[in-house]
Amino acid sequence: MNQPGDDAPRSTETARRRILLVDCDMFFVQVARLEDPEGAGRAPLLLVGGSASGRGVVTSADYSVREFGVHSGMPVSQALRLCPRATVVPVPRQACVTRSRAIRECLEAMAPVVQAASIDEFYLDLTGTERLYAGQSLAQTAERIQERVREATGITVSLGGGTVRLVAKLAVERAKPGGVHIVPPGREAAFLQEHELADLPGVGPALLEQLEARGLRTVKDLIPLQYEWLDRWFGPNRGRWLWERARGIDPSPVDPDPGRKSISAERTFPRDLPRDSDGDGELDRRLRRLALEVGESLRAKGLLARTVTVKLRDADFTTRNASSTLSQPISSDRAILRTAVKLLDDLRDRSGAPVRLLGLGVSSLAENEGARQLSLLDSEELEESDRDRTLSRTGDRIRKRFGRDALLPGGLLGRPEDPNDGEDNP
DNA sequence: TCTGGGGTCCTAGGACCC
DNA sequence: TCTGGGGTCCTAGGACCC
Repeated sequence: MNQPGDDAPRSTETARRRILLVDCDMFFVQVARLEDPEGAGRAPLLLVGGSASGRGVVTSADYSVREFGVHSGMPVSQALRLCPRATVVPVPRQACVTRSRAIRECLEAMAPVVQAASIDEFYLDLTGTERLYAGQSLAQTAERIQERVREATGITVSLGGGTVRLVAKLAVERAKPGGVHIVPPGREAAFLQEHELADLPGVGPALLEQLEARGLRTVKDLIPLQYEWLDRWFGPNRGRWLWERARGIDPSPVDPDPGRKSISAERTFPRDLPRDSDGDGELDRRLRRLALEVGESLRAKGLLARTVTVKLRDADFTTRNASSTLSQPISSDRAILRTAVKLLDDLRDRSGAPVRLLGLGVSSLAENEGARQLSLLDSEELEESDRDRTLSRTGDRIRKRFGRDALLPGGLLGRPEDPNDGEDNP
């Protein structure tokens, strides 16, 4: 008996959907070449990655470089040992954002529902467009979209398709590079059973180890198991998730606007900061810069945040977070920084090791409704004042007009009487 | 020349309230 | 005076993805 009980997942009869996943082939490499046709464009062994710290990893590598064993996430230093003749260029971040937007706009002209799953992946829900694409199979529609994206943006994409997102995601791996792969309705379960569990998105090294400890390596291995066993071994949520995925069940909709949950910025230093007063002063300056970045991004999106998180990574790579949730939402640099300084102090107290990375994030986001609700608290208890907000908005405008460095963190953020860019000042 | 930076989601435990 | 759940919010940490 392999039927789930009352609490178990059901393979509900859903309307037959037509989902495509548009995945840009080695997106960062393509963009780097388009942006610099004479340089990166002519380098056969191109590797995109690294960082200002000189401690970067590979973001994307040309297929010719991958043949040397290079893959994304690998330290650039290691990649260059494997492939010494590779040309390394930094990620053209702004160009990638611009191209990604152009691709999205192109797709939105062809599909009613488009979700950007990442900078280089887009889910399309074409359900209900049968009449629009009259007489075309999903594969033919996919090819048309592929052609259109290339014409409009210069970017080569691969497409996977099926009745659910999970199937489209697995199918696009078969389509790469530059192809189309559609799994027809009714073939989902059989298609899934051609895969290993490690192929499923969401199954990483940790879960894989647990699965293998139970003798489970392929999707096929999972099918004969009763739901109750998965529940017992992996817990109800993960058990249900595995049970469904193995059968190609994926109820998640293509959501054109999932809404942002957090905004963050972090930096790895070229050299670990020692924990003397010098290093700590530098840490404070870095925190100010991060507060500016995060604050500016928050305000540009018209959002407010209630939770502030500071992240510290020691030289030995151990990473600790501290977060604090305020009673009222904030958006000013000063309020963000004030909270972050306290959190950083907490984290600093807990370790004397040199610091490798500092990060700052905000979450518990809400739309800024414009007119702020008048608080019943007196101004002493407000998390930020109207003046704080005005100062931040002014700073945004000045930086927009005169450039990023027009207002260094010591300016509006620093205390006026502080001549020294806030050395060790709270 | 070990290990970036931007995210999302889940879990577990404690506080607190009803 | 003693005692029990359920729900929600918060914090810390970890897994995972591109």
